[in-house]
Amino acid sequence: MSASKRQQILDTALVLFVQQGLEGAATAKIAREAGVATGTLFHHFSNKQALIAALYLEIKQELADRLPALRADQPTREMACRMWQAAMAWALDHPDKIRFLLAYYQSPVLTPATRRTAKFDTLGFVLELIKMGQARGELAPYPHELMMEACHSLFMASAGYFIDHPEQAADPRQQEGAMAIFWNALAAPGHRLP
Amino acid sequence: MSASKRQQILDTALVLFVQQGLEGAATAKIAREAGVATGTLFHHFSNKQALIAALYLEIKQELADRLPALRADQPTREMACRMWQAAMAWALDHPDKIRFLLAYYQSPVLTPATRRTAKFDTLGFVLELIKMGQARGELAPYPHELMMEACHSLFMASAGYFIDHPEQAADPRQQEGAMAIFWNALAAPGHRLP
Amino acid sequence: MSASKRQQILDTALVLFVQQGLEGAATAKIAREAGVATGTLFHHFSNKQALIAALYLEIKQELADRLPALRADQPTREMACRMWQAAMAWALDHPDKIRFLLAYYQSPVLTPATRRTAKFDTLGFVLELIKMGQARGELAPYPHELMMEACHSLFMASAGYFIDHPEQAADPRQQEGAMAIFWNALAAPGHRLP
Amino acid sequence: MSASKRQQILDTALVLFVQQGLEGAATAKIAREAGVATGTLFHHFSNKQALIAALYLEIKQELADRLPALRADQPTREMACRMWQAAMAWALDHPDKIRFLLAYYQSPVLTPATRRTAKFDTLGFVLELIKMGQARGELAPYPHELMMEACHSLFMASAGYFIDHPEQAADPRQQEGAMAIFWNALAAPGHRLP
DNA sequence: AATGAATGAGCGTTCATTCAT
DNA sequence: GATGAATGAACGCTCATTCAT
Repeated sequence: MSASKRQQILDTALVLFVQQGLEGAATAKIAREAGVATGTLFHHFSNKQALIAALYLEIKQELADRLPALRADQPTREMACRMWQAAMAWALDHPDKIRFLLAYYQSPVLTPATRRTAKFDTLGFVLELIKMGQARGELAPYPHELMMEACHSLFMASAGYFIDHPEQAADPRQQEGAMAIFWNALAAPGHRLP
Repeated sequence: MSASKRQQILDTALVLFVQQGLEGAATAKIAREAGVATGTLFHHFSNKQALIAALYLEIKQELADRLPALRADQPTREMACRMWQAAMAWALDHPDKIRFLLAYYQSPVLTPATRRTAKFDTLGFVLELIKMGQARGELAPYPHELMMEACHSLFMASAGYFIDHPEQAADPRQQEGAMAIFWNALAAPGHRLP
Repeated sequence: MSASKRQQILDTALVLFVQQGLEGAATAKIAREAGVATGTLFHHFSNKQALIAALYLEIKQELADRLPALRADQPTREMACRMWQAAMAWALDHPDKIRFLLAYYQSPVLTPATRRTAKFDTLGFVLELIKMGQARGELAPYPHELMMEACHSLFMASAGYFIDHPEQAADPRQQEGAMAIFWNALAAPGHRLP
Repeated sequence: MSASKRQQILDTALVLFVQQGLEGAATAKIAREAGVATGTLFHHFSNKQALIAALYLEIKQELADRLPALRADQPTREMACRMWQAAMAWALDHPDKIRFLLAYYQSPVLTPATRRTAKFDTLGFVLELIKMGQARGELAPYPHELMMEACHSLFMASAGYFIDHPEQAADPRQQEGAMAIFWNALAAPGHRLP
């Protein structure tokens, strides 16, 4: 029951944060909507910031858990594309989680520490993929951080676009287009899509 | 004097919003820091949301004003690159403005109307450029909105990256890398950078 | 009007603090009872502690202002007695103020700085009187701080006793008794009352 | 074990009340610090007020237990002085208990009933001593309550002074001074210290 | 007896906004 | 236009207390 109350709070917070903003969603409102007492929220999260950070990390972790594992025996392009597809499928299944990430990735309420955890602890294998692809000459030789930012921003932008335009999201040619943009942005010459 | 007070308020609001968040920066604090009375802020902006929207549009307009005009007699790649360079130079000169856009582009406090104005009224020529490039076969034939999202997100991500890593921003090869990622993401086969 | 609102708040706070305790008297209750808005209280006092400290110092200052000035040409006993009588007369006129001092003199919410200000800035001349009396051999030669504590505590205890027993307060023999206890506690042998 | 948990709670409560005030010390904090569960505190004390009252009475009783018994065959002065010395020795050994009494003796959270119990049940023999001393003509003939208040307040003030100035507490002349102030305050003429 | 998650009224405080000057 | 004292609803959070285990 207690674990479930914690989860009810996280689920409700996600919806309200996306609908009404971080400050628009009062802790009392979240608790009421989640069917728990105000105090219960603060029993599980020491303050509102901690709730936001926990939600952010939970989402990032959930996404990371859905991605296929790195395999050294496959071409980078194939792995990147399978990852993109898995991530996009998850995104379309969880539009609010994407909206949350989009809206608050840059918010000053998220501490640098939280962002760092998300980037390196839960999504660190993206960095591994980039390094491997560059070592093999399949990815362009730009700095890792720049590559990761491009990767992250293209994915989030595409996911946001598809979520806001569900009719396009169902069109395989658009999905292929988004993935092509992503791959061509990062690929080395000779490895790009036609 | 009155025009200058309005501007003082906008300048101070920018700094405080970036440092402390939209709700962390109270109107009274902004007014005090700007050296005007609380009431004066509400003479110039009918409420806090209006101040935020005005700031957002002012920044977008300022960026648009710094970009070179579209010219039908030049290759798309050349124009896109000059635009990228001009935009990036402005971004590095105005880091707080970029941080503001990054942090609040997706915030629920910005109304869709404000976002639309920014996209089509002040940066509408980006859409023109994309259409022209596609008509000429120099850009890949993906949907306009998707192209614009990719364009916007890559620029903002790169600008954010360079602002957070000033030592990299000074390196011309990194600048070229960021631009190559951007161009290759959108270019048609046969027009990509080597 | 503004000065008067501040004073209304102090006056109401005194009554409520004495009746219901420092924490029993909510700021909202004080404001409502004082006929001002909640925010107004915080416009005049930056927080509840500051209100308490201001009230404490105001009372101490008011008492100090009612006491006769030191005069080097009078015997210590005469001056001490006139001071005692003036202070006691004020105390009986302002029972709530005495109750406030009695109840919160030792409270952890009062900072040492506030206590120090009260002791030395507003009632510093008591120390002068003690030093003078000792120099003349009319007061016992104990450490100043100990003398001041005895003086303070006997006055407060007597005032509290008379306030709680108004019928005794009107009896001049009891008043003389209290003063005799006070004077004999501090006087040097040969200067005591018979 | 149960008796010991009750005592652990009382011991911890004393420290926290003195450090952080009656309301600053939450029951949950007291319980945690005492190494027991929240609920356990409420098994032993029906509510927070009862805990405070129990602590107050326990301290008063402990002090009373340390004082020498009344003896009709000794001069009042000798008995008063031995009592003062025993009480002061206990006070210096238990500074927090004295601080607790000092801080909350007048607090509205203590009910008059609790105060009365402390005064007459546990320290009733002070009243006996005063009556005896007056009957013998060794104490001044002022009302009993006034005498008790003076006695109580001088002791508490002196104890507080010595606790805050440990270096003075070790000086026998200062100790004698404090006791002389006390005795001379109450003694009849002819029985005072030189 | 002992536990600690859960409760929800109530707290101190903030802040966008108004309006008399 | 400019001011800043005043407002009061709303906020994040606390905490004495309960109760199922």
